[in-house]
Amino acid sequence: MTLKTPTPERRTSALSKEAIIAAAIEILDGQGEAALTFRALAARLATGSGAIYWHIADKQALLAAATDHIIAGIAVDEIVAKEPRQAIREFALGVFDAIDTHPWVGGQLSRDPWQHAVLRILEAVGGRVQALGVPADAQFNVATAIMSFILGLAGQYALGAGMCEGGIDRATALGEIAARWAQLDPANYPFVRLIAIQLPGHDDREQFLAGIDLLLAGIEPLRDTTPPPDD
Amino acid sequence: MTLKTPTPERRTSALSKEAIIAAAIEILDGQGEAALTFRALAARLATGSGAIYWHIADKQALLAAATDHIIAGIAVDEIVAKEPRQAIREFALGVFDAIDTHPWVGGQLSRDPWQHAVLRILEAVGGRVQALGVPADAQFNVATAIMSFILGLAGQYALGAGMCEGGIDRATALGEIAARWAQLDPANYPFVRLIAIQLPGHDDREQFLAGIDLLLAGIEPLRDTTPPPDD
DNA sequence: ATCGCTATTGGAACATCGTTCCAGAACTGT
DNA sequence: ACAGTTCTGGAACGATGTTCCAATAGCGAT
Repeated sequence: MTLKTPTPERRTSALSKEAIIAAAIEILDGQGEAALTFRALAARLATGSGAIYWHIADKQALLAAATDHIIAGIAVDEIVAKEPRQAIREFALGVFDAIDTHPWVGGQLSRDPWQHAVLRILEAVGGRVQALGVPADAQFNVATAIMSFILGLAGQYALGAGMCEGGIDRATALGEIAARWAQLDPANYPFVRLIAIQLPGHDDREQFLAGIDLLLAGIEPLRDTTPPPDD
Repeated sequence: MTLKTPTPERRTSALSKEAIIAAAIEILDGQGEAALTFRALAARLATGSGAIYWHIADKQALLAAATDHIIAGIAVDEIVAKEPRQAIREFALGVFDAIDTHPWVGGQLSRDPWQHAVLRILEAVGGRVQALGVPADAQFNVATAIMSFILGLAGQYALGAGMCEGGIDRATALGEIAARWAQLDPANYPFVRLIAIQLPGHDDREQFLAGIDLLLAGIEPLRDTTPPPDD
């Protein structure tokens, strides 16, 4: 916006929005969400907090930009050509794996619903929903439902993963939760006690995919199977 | 836990966990999530921060307790007797309405996945899933999928509602977002641009229920319609 | 080459937050 | 009446996001 001079860059070894975001991602991945501080970021970049604020509005914008960078890295191009249902599955798993690798992404996605990364997800899902032959007046509800599920379970999983950042592995953490659930009042929480048994052994990825398949199965009755005019 | 003395209460006009939570809910509802501060809370209760910490561990526990108080208020008893699908719909709408009245609940629900309020939701949903005749080995995935959708869309809606706390009504806010979406690159965001048109006029409650119905429709093929032994 | 001018930097300073600490008040049992 | 525990109120601490501002680096014009 302020760049109307014909000089694309004035420095080679200095600060830039990209460098800041890259450093932020390194901190987020390496030391967790709580460790991302403007002071820690400034120290890693060997500069001051003020210099960072020249390139990025505030912390929310920094997290949104970092999240968008991760989500944008999910390969969409190789997916578009495939059968829509399989494309949705693969894209959803791409989001899941991205959150598995970068747990902070899950929290951020469910924290700011109108950031750019969410639009990418909505577009990817919505395009496949269209291709599935869902009528126009149902596309909005169907696409946002799938997106909400992705963001919901992703957020859950991310926070679960964040819980065992301190060296505790996931199985142990889930075991502790299952033990706590098993001590609930049987009269009020029969179901939770029941699935507490399955909790430690379950596969998150499979659970995630099962939810997607549930939604895809729900779409079936809505589909207009008339083939599109030219394809 | 520390109450082993036979005195149920020592004061009548003073601090208690319930009073603190009630005051916290008043602040959260009246001035938004950001306004809930231990200082503001102490001022409203005419005491100091230390006195609050005697009754409540930390801010996370305070928010979890406030959230649990709201979720526990959703009438489950009148629902249990109904047809399972309708019961799930009504309970989900109960959660939606609770978040509509108390937007901060949505954010809190998707922030701490193992707080007690989440267990209440999981139990309510899971029990109905069982009653629907979903096989035991699928109950876990189905119940958590429905819960994730509820938490996902609830969080989205809550943050959307939080955006227009400053007197802006929801329709205006959605209109602004739609306008921003309409300016996206048509080549990369055809679907988002398409639904941007529907965004300002859509009904959140209907959108929410449509997602639930999608999941319920997806359950149908899984159901074992053999009636339970005695019912 | 030198001179402004703007873009950019680095770090001090500020307001605010969650939390801890502790001296004392209020209450209880003996 | 006394001792001991429970509870209160507010000062104090460390950390954070953000703002502010003097100092600097690079660029076009002279």
